[in-house]
Amino acid sequence: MNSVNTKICRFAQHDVIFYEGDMADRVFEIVEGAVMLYKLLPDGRRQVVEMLGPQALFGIPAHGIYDCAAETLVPTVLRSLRRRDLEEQMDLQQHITRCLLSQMERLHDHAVLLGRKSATERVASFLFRFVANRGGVGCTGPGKGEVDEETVRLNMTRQEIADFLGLTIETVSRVFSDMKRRGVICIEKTDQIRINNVCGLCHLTGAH
Amino acid sequence: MNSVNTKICRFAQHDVIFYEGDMADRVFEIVEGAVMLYKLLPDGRRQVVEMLGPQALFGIPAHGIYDCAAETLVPTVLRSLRRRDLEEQMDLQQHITRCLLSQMERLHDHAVLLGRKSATERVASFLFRFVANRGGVGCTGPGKGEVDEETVRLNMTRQEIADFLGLTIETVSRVFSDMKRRGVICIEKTDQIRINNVCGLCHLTGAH
DNA sequence: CGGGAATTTGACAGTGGTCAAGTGCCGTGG
DNA sequence: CCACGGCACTTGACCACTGTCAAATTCCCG
Repeated sequence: MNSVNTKICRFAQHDVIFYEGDMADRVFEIVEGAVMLYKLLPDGRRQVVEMLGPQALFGIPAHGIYDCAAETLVPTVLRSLRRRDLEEQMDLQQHITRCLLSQMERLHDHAVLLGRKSATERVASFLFRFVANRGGVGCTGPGKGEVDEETVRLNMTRQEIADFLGLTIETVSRVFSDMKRRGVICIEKTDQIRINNVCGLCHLTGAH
Repeated sequence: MNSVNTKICRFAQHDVIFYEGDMADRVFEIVEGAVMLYKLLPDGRRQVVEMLGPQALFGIPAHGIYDCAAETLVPTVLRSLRRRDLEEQMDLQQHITRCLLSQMERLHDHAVLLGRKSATERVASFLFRFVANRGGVGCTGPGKGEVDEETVRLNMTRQEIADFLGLTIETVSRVFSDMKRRGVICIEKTDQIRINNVCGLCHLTGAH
């Protein structure tokens, strides 16, 4: 997405980019940073439906109105484009399709998490997302004798994590404490966690 | 999707179209019928992640392998196309994008349902999907004095409903019984339900 | 009408939610 | 440099909702 009429915008942490229901005249690509998309129920319950990183596209609505709110998790740089322009850029269509398809697969996994996983499995799956290299096929485990640890930076409050995982803040906190007690993780700072045993964590996700 | 190399296939009810993990060489469009996409956890838990009707596209994977299994809910007619051909049909790209975007919005709603709604709200939301005309903006209610009822055909077993809503079969059954007791619905046949008060049902969805 | 599967119902248990109190972290200001 | 205040997070006690397991019932179809 690097053509006419693109505009670069910078956002601070926790800035709102748009609200659900806003007229969707612009679409966005993440250049750097992270964004969450969420929906609210009238009584205030919130569900974070997607978390997006660099290269992701968002704000392309099916019907002219944003179906989610978008908010940054960290200071973020976005490239934005008028929606009309996007539609006319035929050469972009295939790129858009590809982005949407990966996001769709993530949404499917997230549905499994929300519909069928326990609190521990949800938190484990969540932490596991941050271990980049292991995302792929076949958690083969570490090379033998290798220390299988990793420190990750969440960049999300407990409330945001809870709203993403379909839990409450207290449950998220309790699961973290449990995992700490069992030696799976160390909480170095509230928002920075060392996974002592990635392979062990993987088994807690329910996917293996 | 009406070009070279398309192939029409007919499937009976509950036929499997493909399994998760199969090589994704063909993509599908629903001509007539209904299809569910689901994923399984290794211990057998299942989550239905999408239910699709006519015109929907599915089986377009981000990475060459189907990320979900696909199974018909009713006898279904599909049009299929080699994946390579689809990619080359530039004139289709915009259509694909549009389909994916609507599906994405549905997935967002489904995430809210799975992450934040109670059993009753889930079942109510589920039934509400079948009331076609009311899907849109502003459940304005029936014209005054009008009988506000509707009979819907589910075409899904209780197990399929449960796996779609992230519940157990027993909970789904109990919620149906509750609603019957409270006069919101009548269960004419296990799979055919009369909604006595659409507006009332709508209030049970949690979205109002 | 009969048989088997799907659904419903009941009793009970457990996970996660709620509400309230306690602790810790971090920035501000003295 | 340290004391203070506020906010985020953690912990505890209790409860409700939904899951589990088992039994009864109904539905569907031959």
